Amino acid sequence: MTQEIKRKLTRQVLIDKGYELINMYGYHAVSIDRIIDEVSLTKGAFYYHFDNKHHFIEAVIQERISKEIHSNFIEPLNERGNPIFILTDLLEDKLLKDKSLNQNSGSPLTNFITELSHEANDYDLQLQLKEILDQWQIAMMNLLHRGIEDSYLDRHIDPESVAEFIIISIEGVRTIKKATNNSGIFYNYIQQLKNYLDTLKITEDQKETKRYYLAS
Amino acid sequence: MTQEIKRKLTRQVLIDKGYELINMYGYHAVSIDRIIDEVSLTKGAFYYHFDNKHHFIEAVIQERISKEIHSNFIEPLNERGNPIFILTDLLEDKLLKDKSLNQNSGSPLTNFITELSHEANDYDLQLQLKEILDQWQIAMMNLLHRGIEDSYLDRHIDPESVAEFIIISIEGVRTIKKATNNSGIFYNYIQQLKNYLDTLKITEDQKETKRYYLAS
DNA sequence: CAGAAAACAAACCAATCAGTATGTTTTATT
DNA sequence: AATAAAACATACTGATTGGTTTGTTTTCTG
Repeated sequence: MTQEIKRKLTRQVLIDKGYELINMYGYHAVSIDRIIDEVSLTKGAFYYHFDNKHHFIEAVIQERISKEIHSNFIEPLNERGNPIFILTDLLEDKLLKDKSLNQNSGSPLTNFITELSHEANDYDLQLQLKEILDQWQIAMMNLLHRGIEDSYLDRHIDPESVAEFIIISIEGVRTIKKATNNSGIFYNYIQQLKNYLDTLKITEDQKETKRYYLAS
Repeated sequence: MTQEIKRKLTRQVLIDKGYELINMYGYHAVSIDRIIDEVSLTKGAFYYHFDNKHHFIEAVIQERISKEIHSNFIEPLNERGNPIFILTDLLEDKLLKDKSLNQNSGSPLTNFITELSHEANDYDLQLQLKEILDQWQIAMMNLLHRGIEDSYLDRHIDPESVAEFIIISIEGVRTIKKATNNSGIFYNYIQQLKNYLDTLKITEDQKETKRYYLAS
């Protein structure tokens, strides 16, 4: 095997297992010894690829969590169409159908935030996690703005607050699911979120006004 | 000082400091040595009051977290009146005004759930946390039921799902606040939750029907 | 094919961890 | 006041931690 491939492979194996264990049990509960044991590597390999545990968790956040949130929850927001349908479809996909998203481990974002966001120390980790949240919120805001432009949504809504609220609820429901193991909670949640999303819909007279402007 | 008072005081000092540190940094990140150092006690004192760290965290959950959730978020739900006003008043109180609730440490409930809810081991801790959530949800459901009885809320709503959704959002917003330190997030959140809560309001024709029944 | 660099393995280290064993002080009981 | 029990303090232990040092194998380069 060529050097570069071998290097990248080993690094990825460590990051994948590290993500799996740390997302499940927490950063401080998972030792480096345990990670390398489970993938049959040694300290030599680990510290060849990462300076220390702190840099390792940084890589895990950048190369796994960030990508997971992007591919699952951010990129789908770029679709064109009615934001309400896009959002409900997305959540039904990810929360109800997709079994690859580990349903009982909570949200990796919340998992890492709660354990690693105590300012002062680890301030850079806090920034990384905040950055992911920002990108998520921006993508959500863009979706909402397009929804207003395309006359799906009321132009009086505040996209920033709405985007925040939706993200808040997604992170919340995944956390509560972790605690309760309630199998119906995702379904109930989506029903209630739909009620909320319906409050964002354009009013009939706004539609009329829009038609008037477009016609003139 | 009498024996009993002294004992209870020392025990409380340990639990209070343990709660403070563990809620901030996490269970596995806070050592017993650190806790006793910060309150100027020793291992002898700690292990006289608690069998081990596991029993200690159990006591912290029962005697601090549970009580905090009850007094702040559960008991206020027993008030009579319009559930929508009761809820929004409560959240404005606790999230916007009350500075004693540590605003940037997230929610203790979520903090403990994310670190201690990985089944198998610590199963009893998971049950304790679930129990708190259950009590919260039941109190919320009772509030909603009374709201229906008293013709404040639509009788077609599903109190279980609604209660879940509200709790989900509260835990969610406290977590995101921890990550972002966004000072306006609580305000925006409450505005959006109000929009959601308005979808629960009784319809005008339901009011009419109710009046008719009461009059007959 | 030789030498060098890359990619690890193995053994080790000081610090910290939860927990224990034993001693000392404080309070209650008679 | 004497004794016992309660409420600690002190010193210690074995295991585990993140990290280092040194040695070995694999791969690349000329």
